[in-house]
Amino acid sequence: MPNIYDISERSGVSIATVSRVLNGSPKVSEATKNKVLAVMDELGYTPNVFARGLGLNTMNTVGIMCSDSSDPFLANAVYYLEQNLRKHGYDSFLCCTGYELQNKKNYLELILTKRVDGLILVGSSLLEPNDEDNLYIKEAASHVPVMLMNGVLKGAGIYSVVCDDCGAVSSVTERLIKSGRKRILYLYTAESGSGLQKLKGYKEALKANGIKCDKDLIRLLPCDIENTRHLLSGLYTSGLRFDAVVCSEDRLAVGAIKAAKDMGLSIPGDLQVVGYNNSLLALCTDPELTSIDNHVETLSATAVKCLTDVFQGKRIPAKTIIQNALVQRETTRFQ
Amino acid sequence: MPNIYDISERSGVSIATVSRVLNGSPKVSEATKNKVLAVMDELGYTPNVFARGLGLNTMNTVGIMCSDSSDPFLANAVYYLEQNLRKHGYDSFLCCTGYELQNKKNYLELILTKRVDGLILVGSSLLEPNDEDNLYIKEAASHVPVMLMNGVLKGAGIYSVVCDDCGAVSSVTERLIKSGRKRILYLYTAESGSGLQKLKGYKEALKANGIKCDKDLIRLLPCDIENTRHLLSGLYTSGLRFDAVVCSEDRLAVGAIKAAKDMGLSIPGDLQVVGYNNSLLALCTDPELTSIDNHVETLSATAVKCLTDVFQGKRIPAKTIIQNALVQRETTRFQ
DNA sequence: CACGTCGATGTAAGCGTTTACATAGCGATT
DNA sequence: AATCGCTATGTAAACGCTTACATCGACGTG
Repeated sequence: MPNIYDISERSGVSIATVSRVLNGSPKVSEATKNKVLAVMDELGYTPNVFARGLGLNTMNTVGIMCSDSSDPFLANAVYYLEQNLRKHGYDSFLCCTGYELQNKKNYLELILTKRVDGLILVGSSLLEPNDEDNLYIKEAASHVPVMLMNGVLKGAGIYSVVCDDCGAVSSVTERLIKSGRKRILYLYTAESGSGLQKLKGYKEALKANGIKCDKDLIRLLPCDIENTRHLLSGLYTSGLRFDAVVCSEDRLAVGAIKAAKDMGLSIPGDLQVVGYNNSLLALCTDPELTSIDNHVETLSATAVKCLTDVFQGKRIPAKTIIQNALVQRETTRFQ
Repeated sequence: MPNIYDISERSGVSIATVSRVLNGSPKVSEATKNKVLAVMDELGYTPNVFARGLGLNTMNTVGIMCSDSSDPFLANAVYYLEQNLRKHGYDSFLCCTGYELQNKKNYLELILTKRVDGLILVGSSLLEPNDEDNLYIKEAASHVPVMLMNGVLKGAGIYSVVCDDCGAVSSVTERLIKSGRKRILYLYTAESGSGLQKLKGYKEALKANGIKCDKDLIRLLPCDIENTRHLLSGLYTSGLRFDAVVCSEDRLAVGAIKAAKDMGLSIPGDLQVVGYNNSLLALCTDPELTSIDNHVETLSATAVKCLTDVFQGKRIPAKTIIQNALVQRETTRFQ
C-alpha cells in the first residue's frame, strides 16, 4: 500500500505538502494541489487511519452502546444514529452490552480504549435503579462527552435527549379515564429504562382524576409476548378485572391483545389497549395497536446533533426534551 | 493519560518489557510481570490503539456492512454478529449502507480506509442482479477477507454462509400442493437478495408436481405491510384467485393476512400463508404466522466462526450452507 | 575453565501521519 | 539596493507502540 512518502516522491513535493493537501489546508497552490491529487488517485492512496489517529488522537468515531440491538425500537435507534453520525462525518463503533451491569461496565471500558470521540448510550436498561451503579457512566464522561438517549443522569459531560414519557402516559391514561375506564392496568418491563417515568405519568393521571391507585393493577414483567399473554389470562381467571391496559412496550401490548382473545374480551369494547414505541408490531396485530410514538428518528437525530455540537465546543442544554405523540389505531376508542 | 514510558519509568523496566507484558509474551519473569501490571493498574493505563495499530497494522475490528439495520431480520443479524465477534476478540464497526449501489460502494471504500481486518456483508440487497455491479465486493476482497451472509459470489477471499432458501421454499410449496392447493401466490421483494433463490424453489416445486407456472401469481413488490395488503385486495377484486401465499419476507405475509380479512377469506381454510424469517412479527398476527426460520443466530455464529478461521490462516470452504426450518403456526394446515 | 546456551531484559528503529518551525523566493516599500 | 512581509514549501520532531537485534548474567558441559 502506498504511503505519504510514495506520493511525495512521485509528485516531487515534500510529505508536508502532501499532508496539507490531505487535510485541505488553504496554504497550498492550486497547481501543486492538483498534481498531488492526481498522483494519489493514480496510486490508489488512502491515508492510514492509525498514523492519523496517533497524531490527532481522534478517529472521528462515536461509540454506540446499546443493550440489545435486536429489540425493534433499539434497532431503529441504532440505524438512525448511524445514519446521522455519518451525515456529520463520524463513524459508528457499535457495542451491544446486554442487560448485565458488569458487562456494561466492561464494554464501556473497552470502548473508551478505542479512543472514541464521544459516546451515545441507548437502550432500555440504560440507567440502573441504584444511582451508585451509574458511576461508571460518570467515569466515562470524564474522558469523553456522553449522550444518553432516553435516560437522564446528572454530571459533567453527560447530556440527555429524552421523550416526555411521563407526560405521554399521563395524557393517554387521562383520556382512557375520560372515556369511562376505571380499572386501568399498567404493564412495564425492567428492560425499559423509562418504565418508571411512565409509571409516574400513570399515577399522576389517576390522582388527578380522583382514582385510587390499586397495586394489583401495576405489573412488572419480562418483555415477552407469550409471557404477558399468560400472565393476563391468569390474572383474569383468578378474578382480577380491568377495562384498559397501558404498556411500556409494544410487545407487552401484543401479549395483552392475545390474552383478550383468550379471555373472550372484545377490543376496544371490553378492553382498550395502548402500546409504546409505535413499532412495526403495532401494525401486525388484529385489531391494530394504538401506540405512543416517541419519534425515534427525531430522538436519534437530536442526540447526534447535540453531541456534534459539543464536539465543536458549543454549549448545549444538559437535557433536551422531545415530544412524543399518540398514534391512534383500533385498540382504543376515545376522542 | 499515561503512556508506556510512564509505566516503564515507574516500574523500573524498559518499555520493551512493558510492551511484552501488554502482549502476554512468555519471555517475562513472573516477578516483573506482576510489578508492571501493578503499576499499570495504579496509573490507570490503557494502551493507545492507534499506536498499536500503527505497529501491527490491525485493530482487531471487523466491519459489518448492513443495508438497513432497522429491518427486524437484519437487526437480529447485526446483534448476533456483534456478540459473536466480541466472543472471538473482535470489535465491530457498523455501517448501514441503505439500498443504493453507489452508497454501498462509497461505504465500502470508507470502511476499508479504517483498516478493518475483515468484512461481513449482510442484508437484503447484498448482491446486485447485474454481476458487474458486484465488482466492488471483489475489489474489497483483494484487501481483506469478505464474508457474505445470505448471498453468494465467487472470487478469491470471498466466503459465503447461506441458508438453503431454495430448498426451504421448494419444500414448503410442495407441502402446500400436497395439502390440495393449486394456485399458490409467490410474493417477493427486491430488497431481499435471496428472493430469486426462493423463487427458484417455488418454481421447482410447481414443476415437480406438474403444475404450470402462472406469471400472474408471481409478484415483485416493496417490503411493506400496507402496500402488500392493498395489492392483494386489488388483485382479488380484479378477479385473480389464489388459495395460498408464499412470501420472501414476514412483512409481506402480514400484509397478506390483513388482505385476507379485507377479502373475507378465512385463514388457513380459504388461504394458507407462509412467511420468511420467523421474526417477531410472526407472533403478532392473528392467526399467528407460519414462517421459515433461517436461524439467524446460527447463521451469524457461523459467519463469524468462518471469518476468524480465515484470520488464523485456516482453509475454509467458500460456501457454507445452513439448513432452515419451517415453524408451523396457525396460517397453514398441512402434515 | 573456556565456551556455548538460554532466558530475561534493554536499545533503537520503524510504523505513517501531523505540524511547529525554518527557509526560500518574490514583490512591495523605503 | 536593502529591507520587510508574505506565500508556498521543506525539515524534522513527535505521537505511543512493537519487535528485531543486542546484551548480559547464569548455568551446564566437555
